[in-house]
Amino acid sequence: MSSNTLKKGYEPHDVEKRWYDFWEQEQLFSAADKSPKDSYSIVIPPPNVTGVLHMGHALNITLQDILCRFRRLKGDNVLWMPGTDHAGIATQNVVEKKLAADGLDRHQVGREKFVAAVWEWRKEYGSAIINQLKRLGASCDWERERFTMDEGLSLAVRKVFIRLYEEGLIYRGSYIINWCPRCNTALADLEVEHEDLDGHLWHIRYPFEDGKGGLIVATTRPETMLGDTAVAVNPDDERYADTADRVILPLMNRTIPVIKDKYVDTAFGTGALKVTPAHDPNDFEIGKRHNLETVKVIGDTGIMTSEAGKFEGLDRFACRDAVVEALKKEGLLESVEPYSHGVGHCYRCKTIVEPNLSDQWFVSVKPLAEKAITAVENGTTKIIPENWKKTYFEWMYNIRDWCISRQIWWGHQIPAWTCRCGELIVSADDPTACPACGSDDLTQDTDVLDTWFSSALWPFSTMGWPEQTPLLKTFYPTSVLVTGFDILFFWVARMMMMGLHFMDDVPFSDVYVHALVRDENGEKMSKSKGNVIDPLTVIEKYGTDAFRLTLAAFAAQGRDIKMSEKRVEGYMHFINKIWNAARFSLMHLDNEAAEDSAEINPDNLSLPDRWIMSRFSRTVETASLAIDEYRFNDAASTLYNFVWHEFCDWYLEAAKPVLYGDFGEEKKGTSKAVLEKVLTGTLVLLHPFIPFITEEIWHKMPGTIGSIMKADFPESFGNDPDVEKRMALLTGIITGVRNIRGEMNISPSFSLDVIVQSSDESARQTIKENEDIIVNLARLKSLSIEPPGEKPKSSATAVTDTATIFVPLEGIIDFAKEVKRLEKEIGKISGELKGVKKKLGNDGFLNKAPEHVVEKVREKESALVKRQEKIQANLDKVKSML
RNA sequence: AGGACGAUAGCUCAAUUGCGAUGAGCAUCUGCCUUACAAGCAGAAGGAUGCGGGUUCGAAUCCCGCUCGUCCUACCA
Repeated sequence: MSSNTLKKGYEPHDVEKRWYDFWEQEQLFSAADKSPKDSYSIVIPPPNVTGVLHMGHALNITLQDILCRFRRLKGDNVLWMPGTDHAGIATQNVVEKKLAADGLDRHQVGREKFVAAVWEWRKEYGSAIINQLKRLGASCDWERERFTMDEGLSLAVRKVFIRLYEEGLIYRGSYIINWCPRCNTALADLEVEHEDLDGHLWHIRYPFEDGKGGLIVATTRPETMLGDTAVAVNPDDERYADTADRVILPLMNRTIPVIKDKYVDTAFGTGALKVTPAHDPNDFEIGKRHNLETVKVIGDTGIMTSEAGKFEGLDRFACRDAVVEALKKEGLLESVEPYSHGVGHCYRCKTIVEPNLSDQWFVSVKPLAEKAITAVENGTTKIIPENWKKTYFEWMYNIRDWCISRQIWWGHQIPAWTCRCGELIVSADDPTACPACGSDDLTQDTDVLDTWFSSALWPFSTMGWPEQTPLLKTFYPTSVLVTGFDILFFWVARMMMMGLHFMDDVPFSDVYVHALVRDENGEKMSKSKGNVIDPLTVIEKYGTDAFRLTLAAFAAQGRDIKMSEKRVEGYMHFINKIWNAARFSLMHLDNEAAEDSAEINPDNLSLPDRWIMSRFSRTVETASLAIDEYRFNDAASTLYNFVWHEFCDWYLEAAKPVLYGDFGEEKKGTSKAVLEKVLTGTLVLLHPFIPFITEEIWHKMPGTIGSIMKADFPESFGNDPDVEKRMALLTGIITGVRNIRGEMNISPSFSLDVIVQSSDESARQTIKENEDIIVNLARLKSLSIEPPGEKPKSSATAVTDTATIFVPLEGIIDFAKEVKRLEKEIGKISGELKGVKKKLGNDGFLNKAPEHVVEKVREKESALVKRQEKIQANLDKVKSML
């Protein structure tokens, strides 16, 4: 590694592994508990232990890593807190499947052994996702890694539960909840995904008590009728003003009341609604208002209960068919129509959920939500981009109580016990005796808490709460939360509520909401669609740096990302370009030179030197600001353009005459110093985006010590508009010649004689001073610089604002072609001129537009006119030679 | 049903706060293995910024309507 020569092409794989290990060994990701530096902190959105890396993680992790590495380079004490989520239902499902392969189910195994099996599973496979995050280069403080079921975090969960219970914000009750018959557990409203399905709307006649006539109700779920305990009509519905008090519930042969409730929509169907309080949330509410019985006909596994009479034991969907058949037979099925409606599915296993009456624990979130709303309203927490604010408020204002109990085994068991006397005990420590009757016959609630309950505490539970740790003092509230919008409600909103309630402060100052990564066609990636692009495959193929840079470049605010490998390939080329630029530079930067030229002597600076320093300075400012404002794509494209189109295309090429030529050691030394300073600065600037290659090159640079992660953030040399203008004169001339060459099909190996005329003396001076650069880059035999005068004969011309370029072409090209080219050029300019003239001919513009704008347009006009005249003159001349 | 976002070069996308449609990658065409790079270099071509109005001296950008997509939220049986 002492040699500073580079291989011909960049080979990412061994480099990535090598430097990642190095960073970990050197503990470069470690945060200090206390430090005089500014604190910067991010908590990772904990991936599920069952997770495998997908595009969403890749984007999420990359953006966080960019921020963390950037802040470290800026000199902050950075904590990036990593960890994983126990993912209750998801993990339980995985382990259950594994048992099923051995022909076992969890009930045969028993709770204790099952939970032990899950822990075993986690020990074996739970670090897979972490290792994948490392492949991405994630600079988390791994020594602090947490798990939502760690002892400390579990204690935090208990503390929170108990306090909320004592404050009356957690309650237990019998309500309609969403039930997944496959997972066998309650789900929160959020955990239900609605999908429109084509179904039917069945119209069923409920006869009056005399067996005749009746009320016709409509339903999409006929099997629920078995549990009907009323038929409701709207009290204002005149059709039913004098209707009978009771009707017969078909198939069950019991009479049920006809009730009046404002909820019923008179416009829907017949205006009569069957009421099933045990299986529909609205019916449940109606039932409460009218003291109706609840009859639960669908059991927890989706099998009809004994309450379903002769339908007992049927699966809910088989029962639906059977009920329809039976109704048909009895002549009570009035009509059927196709009907598309939203049906809820379990977000974990996609099974159709069943609204079911059940005893569950709830958090009363309204009071918590208020503070969370205020904090965003007054900007204590900023949501970026802003449009998500509206979504956040919308949700928060309409928030409903959160069902937090799950009937599974993997998770935080609810710290509540019931005594045989019926007393409910909620306690941090396992109680030994009932405070009411003294009995020790206590049973703990078998339910566990929703996974998101522990995730909600993540920003402070990971830092040691309820202890008042130094870590909390240093890093809470965290600086920013980076996440996808799909978990804005699941997670972000709940962290806000819990953070404000328990820490008395918001959990983060900024929330940066990034896009969702979709496939090339804009569709969500999913296993079932088979359109998943595996990030690890992309990394294997193109390297981590190329992949990261692509993700950053794609991360425009408020837009979804359509992932395409083509783009990654483009950025891989860029990575290679950097590599080669460094390879070239290092050929000229030996250690000696580095020592000699530690200081740049301003007197020896060439124009390209001054120019690249000015451009570099602007890049530092623009890119830094973009990162500060989470405009990752702007930062990426700024760096891309600087490195490729300014540093490589112009600076390195322009530096060649100095580096290869004989202009004296002093000049050469200064140029080398500039090259070295700008290149090292650029590496540092690039490092947050592409950490591996920058570290690799860093170590080859003369005079660098240790990791690039410990480098100083580059300082600006200051912008110099005059230098940029003078450089533009040179590039303009070079491009003009190249243009003529291309258009005229003149071989690059053919050296040209070129005459440049300019009336501006300082411009002539600049050109003269940099003659060798022009000669080199435009491949000239000779260059004459003159004041305007005799137009050289038989020449192609190119015109810039300050100079006219003549390329004598006698015997080289076809003049008819040149006429065509010039005519086209004039056409272009006169088009522009037309626009400008129109503007200047408009009184409104002259009167109302700010003066400097008008002035600018006027300058533009005169420049265009000048150019047009010059080209016209040349055109005439060429024409005369035909 | 309500809401959000999108529609710009053949494709994928950029374009601070309104000021010559400014631009990138890929694809296309032309010429080059020119002493870091053919994963490259130098050129070229390509656009009434979805449609219709409005505000403005001036609109891709601000406002209204429409069409087409995508996605969220939602208890109409």
